[in-house]
Amino acid sequence: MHSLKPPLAMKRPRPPSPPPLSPASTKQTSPPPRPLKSLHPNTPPISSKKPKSHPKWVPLNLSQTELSLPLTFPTGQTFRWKQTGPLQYTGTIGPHLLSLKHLQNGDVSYFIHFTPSESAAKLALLDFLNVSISLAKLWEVFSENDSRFAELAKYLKGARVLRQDPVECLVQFLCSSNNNIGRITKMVDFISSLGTHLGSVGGFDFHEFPSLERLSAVSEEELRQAGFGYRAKYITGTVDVLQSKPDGGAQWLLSLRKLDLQEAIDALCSLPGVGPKVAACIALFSLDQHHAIPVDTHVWQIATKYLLPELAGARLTPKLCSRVAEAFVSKYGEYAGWAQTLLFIADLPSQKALLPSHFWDIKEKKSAKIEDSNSCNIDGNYS
DNA sequence: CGGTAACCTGGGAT
DNA sequence: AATCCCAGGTTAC
Repeated sequence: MHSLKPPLAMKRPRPPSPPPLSPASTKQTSPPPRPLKSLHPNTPPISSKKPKSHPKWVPLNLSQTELSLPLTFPTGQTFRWKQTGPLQYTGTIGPHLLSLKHLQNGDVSYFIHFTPSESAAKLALLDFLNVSISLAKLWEVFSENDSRFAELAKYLKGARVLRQDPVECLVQFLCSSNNNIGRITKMVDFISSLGTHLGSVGGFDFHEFPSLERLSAVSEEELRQAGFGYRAKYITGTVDVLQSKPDGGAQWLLSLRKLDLQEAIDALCSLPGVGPKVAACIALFSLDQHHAIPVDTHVWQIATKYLLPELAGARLTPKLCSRVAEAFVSKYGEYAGWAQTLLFIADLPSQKALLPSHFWDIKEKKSAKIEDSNSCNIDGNYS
């Protein structure tokens, strides 16, 4: 159960750089069940030293105030980038494999591990990072309208919204429903392994995200065996719908960038497994819908605490879901999604260390364990 | 149309 | 050790 080769026959062109493990040897007669567990490669820390040309770290004109890698990459927008160093993250953008890291002064540099075109890689990177949008300017406005935001912003500078590929973003968030980060990551890794191998960095293998055509060759059963649970049919169902679009699913998704938010959300919700929350994630993280608000359990907590206290204790229904989104937009404006991103991050346990203790959200699991009966309030907090 | 109960799975709490 | 609960929801009654 420790074989790691991609589970399905590789019909795609051979990888541009030799994969670290040679799948050729393993005789494949039957499709062996491949549980998600232990997808972690046991590859050595570094491999493949083939110098493509003269790769080197190249500075981006981006300060930490505009882009903090630790606050942007491992905080739930994407599950495809891996930490490969102290302040370094590695991932793919289209057919490009690259790393980003902070320099001593906080500025960001990038390193191209593999690309068909250096200039295209640079352009793709700038696009992916949404560099045309000034985070500092946005946050200035948010801070004027919200003193709590202003406080949090001091400690969490550079939490930026990425501009991801819609197909990639969609599939990732299809995996996210009612799920936890660890398992989502494993599922995304599984899907990713179906794409063309682009290289290996820091012990991680990186693949171009598989095309819809490639994905359409995967059956629901295979995904279930891989541990996707009921989300297996979401993937196959959505891929099928996308494949049926006249101009192709990828193009159809891209066309949603030109629509109004509600139209884009409605279109996305027509896909199986895509509800309001997942649709908002896709809209915000890949479709230029900067005021989309993914209302998940975290955001619901935040909203009922600081934005709509009158709703505290209520259950999260689609109706209230849109009510929360409206509240965010009316408070933060057309880039409300970018504000929500910071508030969401501030609520993550993993970022607690960056904040003064008075920001720590005293989360008392509803366990509460009231010694006796009587006072049994729903949400555990009493004000 | 608004409210509820299943839905896969694995890790942590009870 | 056996259950219960929950995790960045969606779908079907």
